[in-house]
Amino acid sequence: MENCQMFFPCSSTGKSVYPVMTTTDYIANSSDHVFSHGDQSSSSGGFLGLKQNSGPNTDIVKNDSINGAFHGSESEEKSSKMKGEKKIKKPRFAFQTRSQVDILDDGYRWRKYGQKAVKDNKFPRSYYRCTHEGCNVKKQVQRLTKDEGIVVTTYEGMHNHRIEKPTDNFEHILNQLQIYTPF
DNA sequence: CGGTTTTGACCGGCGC
DNA sequence: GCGCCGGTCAAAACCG
Repeated sequence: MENCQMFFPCSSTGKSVYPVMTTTDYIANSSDHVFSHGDQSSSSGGFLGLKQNSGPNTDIVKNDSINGAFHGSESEEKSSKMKGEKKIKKPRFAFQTRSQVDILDDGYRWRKYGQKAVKDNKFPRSYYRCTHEGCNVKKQVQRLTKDEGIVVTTYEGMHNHRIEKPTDNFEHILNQLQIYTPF
Protein backbone atom coordinates (compact mmCIF):
# COMPACT_ATOMS: atom_id res chain seq x y z
CA MET A 1 0.00 0.00 0.00
CA GLU A 2 1.29 3.32 -0.81
CA ASN A 3 1.18 6.12 1.57
CA CYS A 4 -1.99 7.90 0.94
CA GLN A 5 -2.26 11.49 1.76
CA MET A 6 -5.84 11.50 2.61
CA PHE A 7 -4.93 13.22 5.78
CA PHE A 8 -5.27 16.53 4.20
CA PRO A 9 -8.56 18.08 3.84
CA CYS A 10 -8.76 20.93 1.55
CA SER A 11 -11.62 22.54 -0.06
CA SER A 12 -12.02 22.91 -3.72
CA THR A 13 -15.32 24.55 -3.23
CA GLY A 14 -13.70 27.84 -3.78
CA LYS A 15 -13.66 28.67 -0.14
CA SER A 16 -10.43 29.69 1.39
CA VAL A 17 -9.74 26.89 3.70
CA TYR A 18 -6.11 26.58 2.91
CA PRO A 19 -4.86 29.32 5.18
CA VAL A 20 -6.92 27.85 7.88
CA MET A 21 -5.02 24.66 7.94
CA THR A 22 -1.72 26.31 8.18
CA THR A 23 -2.71 28.42 11.08
CA THR A 24 -5.22 26.39 12.89
CA ASP A 25 -4.85 23.44 15.09
CA TYR A 26 -5.67 20.34 13.27
CA ILE A 27 -5.51 17.31 15.37
CA ALA A 28 -4.45 13.98 14.11
CA ASN A 29 -4.81 10.77 15.92
CA SER A 30 -5.42 7.28 14.98
CA SER A 31 -8.52 6.79 16.91
CA ASP A 32 -10.20 3.60 17.66
CA HIS A 33 -13.00 2.66 19.89
CA VAL A 34 -10.42 2.47 22.55
CA PHE A 35 -8.89 5.71 21.69
CA SER A 36 -12.02 7.66 21.45
CA HIS A 37 -12.31 7.58 25.18
CA GLY A 38 -12.16 11.28 25.65
CA ASP A 39 -14.63 11.84 22.94
CA GLN A 40 -14.80 14.94 20.98
CA SER A 41 -16.99 16.83 23.32
CA SER A 42 -14.69 16.96 26.27
CA SER A 43 -11.29 16.22 24.95
CA SER A 44 -11.02 19.18 22.70
CA GLY A 45 -7.34 19.44 22.30
CA GLY A 46 -6.89 16.62 24.70
CA PHE A 47 -4.74 14.95 22.16
CA LEU A 48 -1.09 14.49 22.18
CA GLY A 49 0.75 17.57 21.26
CA LEU A 50 1.96 16.03 18.12
CA LYS A 51 1.45 19.11 16.12
CA GLN A 52 4.25 20.85 17.84
CA ASN A 53 6.65 19.54 15.29
CA SER A 54 7.29 21.76 12.40
CA GLY A 55 6.37 19.29 9.73
CA PRO A 56 2.66 19.54 9.36
CA ASN A 57 2.06 16.35 7.54
CA THR A 58 4.76 14.10 8.78
CA ASP A 59 3.40 14.39 12.23
CA ILE A 60 0.24 12.83 11.22
CA VAL A 61 1.87 9.99 9.44
CA LYS A 62 4.21 9.40 12.27
CA ASN A 63 1.53 9.50 14.80
CA ASP A 64 -0.41 7.07 12.83
CA SER A 65 2.33 4.57 12.50
CA ILE A 66 3.14 5.00 16.15
CA ASN A 67 -0.15 3.71 17.17
CA GLY A 68 0.65 0.71 15.11
CA ALA A 69 -2.94 0.25 14.33
CA PHE A 70 -2.01 0.66 10.76
CA HIS A 71 -2.27 -2.24 8.55
CA GLY A 72 -3.46 -1.78 5.09
CA SER A 73 -6.98 -2.45 6.04
CA GLU A 74 -8.86 -3.78 3.16
CA SER A 75 -8.85 -7.49 2.53
CA GLU A 76 -12.50 -6.89 2.52
CA GLU A 77 -14.80 -9.40 1.11
CA LYS A 78 -17.63 -7.91 -0.73
CA SER A 79 -19.82 -10.66 0.42
CA SER A 80 -23.19 -9.53 1.44
CA LYS A 81 -22.38 -10.03 5.06
CA MET A 82 -19.17 -9.97 6.88
CA LYS A 83 -18.90 -12.98 9.03
CA GLY A 84 -17.97 -12.83 12.63
CA GLU A 85 -14.31 -13.01 11.81
CA LYS A 86 -14.39 -9.40 10.85
CA LYS A 87 -13.63 -8.32 14.35
CA ILE A 88 -10.52 -6.49 13.44
CA LYS A 89 -10.95 -2.89 14.11
CA LYS A 90 -9.73 -0.80 11.32
CA PRO A 91 -7.35 2.00 11.88
CA ARG A 92 -9.09 5.24 12.07
CA PHE A 93 -7.76 8.66 12.54
CA ALA A 94 -9.37 11.97 12.78
CA PHE A 95 -8.37 15.53 12.63
CA GLN A 96 -10.04 18.79 13.16
CA THR A 97 -10.11 21.57 10.70
CA ARG A 98 -11.36 25.03 11.18
CA SER A 99 -13.54 25.63 8.24
CA GLN A 100 -16.80 27.18 7.33
CA VAL A 101 -17.70 24.46 4.93
CA ASP A 102 -18.47 20.91 5.79
CA ILE A 103 -17.36 19.48 2.52
CA LEU A 104 -13.65 19.08 2.65
CA ASP A 105 -12.57 17.90 -0.71
CA ASP A 106 -9.36 15.99 -0.43
CA GLY A 107 -9.19 14.98 -4.05
CA TYR A 108 -10.97 11.67 -3.74
CA ARG A 109 -14.48 10.99 -4.84
CA TRP A 110 -16.88 10.29 -2.06
CA ARG A 111 -20.40 9.10 -2.08
CA LYS A 112 -22.53 9.91 0.87
CA TYR A 113 -24.30 6.92 2.27
CA GLY A 114 -25.72 8.11 5.51
CA GLN A 115 -26.27 10.88 7.93
CA LYS A 116 -27.08 10.57 11.58
CA ALA A 117 -27.57 12.85 14.47
CA VAL A 118 -25.21 12.12 17.28
CA LYS A 119 -25.83 12.72 20.90
CA ASP A 120 -24.32 15.76 22.53
CA ASN A 121 -23.99 17.29 19.17
CA LYS A 122 -26.62 19.27 17.45
CA PHE A 123 -25.00 18.87 14.08
CA PRO A 124 -25.51 15.69 12.12
CA ARG A 125 -22.65 13.46 11.16
CA SER A 126 -22.25 12.55 7.54
CA TYR A 127 -20.91 9.24 6.31
CA TYR A 128 -19.03 8.99 3.07
CA ARG A 129 -17.50 6.15 1.16
CA CYS A 130 -14.86 6.23 -1.53
CA THR A 131 -16.45 5.49 -4.85
CA HIS A 132 -13.38 3.91 -6.36
CA GLU A 133 -13.84 0.29 -7.21
CA GLY A 134 -12.46 -1.94 -4.53
CA CYS A 135 -11.56 0.94 -2.33
CA ASN A 136 -13.45 0.67 0.88
CA VAL A 137 -12.21 3.78 2.53
CA LYS A 138 -14.79 5.53 4.57
CA LYS A 139 -14.87 8.86 6.22
CA GLN A 140 -17.24 10.74 8.39
CA VAL A 141 -17.56 14.43 8.82
CA GLN A 142 -18.91 16.07 11.86
CA ARG A 143 -19.14 19.59 13.15
CA LEU A 144 -18.69 20.36 16.77
CA THR A 145 -21.47 21.86 18.77
CA LYS A 146 -19.04 23.60 20.98
CA ASP A 147 -17.35 25.41 18.20
CA GLU A 148 -19.19 25.23 14.98
CA GLY A 149 -16.18 26.51 13.17
CA ILE A 150 -14.51 23.17 13.75
CA VAL A 151 -15.08 20.30 11.43
CA VAL A 152 -13.90 16.89 12.48
CA THR A 153 -13.09 14.47 9.71
CA THR A 154 -12.48 10.84 10.51
CA TYR A 155 -10.93 8.55 7.96
CA GLU A 156 -11.13 4.80 8.08
CA GLY A 157 -9.00 2.58 5.91
CA MET A 158 -6.55 3.38 3.23
CA HIS A 159 -7.01 4.17 -0.40
CA ASN A 160 -5.63 1.61 -2.78
CA HIS A 161 -5.52 4.01 -5.63
CA ARG A 162 -4.25 7.40 -6.51
CA ILE A 163 -6.03 10.62 -5.95
CA GLU A 164 -8.38 11.07 -8.79
CA LYS A 165 -8.46 14.76 -9.06
CA PRO A 166 -5.13 15.96 -10.39
CA THR A 167 -5.89 19.56 -9.77
CA ASP A 168 -6.68 21.39 -6.66
CA ASN A 169 -5.71 18.69 -4.28
CA PHE A 170 -3.10 18.57 -1.67
CA GLU A 171 -1.08 15.76 -2.99
CA HIS A 172 1.37 17.66 -5.04
CA ILE A 173 1.48 20.32 -2.42
CA LEU A 174 2.48 17.67 0.03
CA ASN A 175 5.11 16.47 -2.33
CA GLN A 176 6.37 19.95 -2.62
CA LEU A 177 6.43 20.18 1.10
CA GLN A 178 8.39 17.02 1.46
CA ILE A 179 10.74 18.10 -1.21
CA TYR A 180 11.38 21.46 0.21
CA THR A 181 11.42 20.48 3.80
CA PRO A 182 14.93 19.70 4.89
CA PHE A 183 13.63 17.14 7.34
C1' DC B 1 -29.97 8.66 -17.98
C1' DG B 2 -26.50 7.54 -14.61
C1' DG B 3 -24.45 8.75 -10.53
C1' DT B 4 -25.20 11.07 -6.07
C1' DT B 5 -27.92 12.73 -2.12
C1' DT B 6 -31.63 12.19 1.05
C1' DT B 7 -33.89 9.99 4.60
C1' DG B 8 -36.27 6.59 7.25
C1' DA B 9 -35.74 1.78 8.25
C1' DC B 10 -32.95 -1.73 9.83
C1' DC B 11 -29.40 -3.98 12.48
C1' DG B 12 -25.81 -5.12 15.86
C1' DG B 13 -23.40 -3.93 20.07
C1' DC B 14 -23.66 -2.50 24.65
C1' DG B 15 -25.44 -1.05 29.18
C1' DC B 16 -28.96 -1.38 32.43
C1' DG C 1 -34.67 -8.72 27.39
C1' DC C 2 -35.14 -4.10 26.17
C1' DG C 3 -33.98 0.27 24.71
C1' DC C 4 -30.49 3.49 23.34
C1' DC C 5 -26.99 4.60 20.11
C1' DG C 6 -24.07 4.53 16.24
C1' DG C 7 -23.48 2.75 11.60
C1' DT C 8 -25.35 1.03 7.17
C1' DC C 9 -28.86 -0.04 3.63
C1' DA C 10 -31.79 1.04 0.09
C1' DA C 11 -35.40 3.32 -2.42
C1' DA C 12 -36.79 7.47 -4.12
C1' DA C 13 -35.63 12.05 -5.23
C1' DC C 14 -32.46 14.95 -7.18
C1' DC C 15 -29.15 16.89 -10.44
C1' DG C 16 -25.61 17.29 -14.33
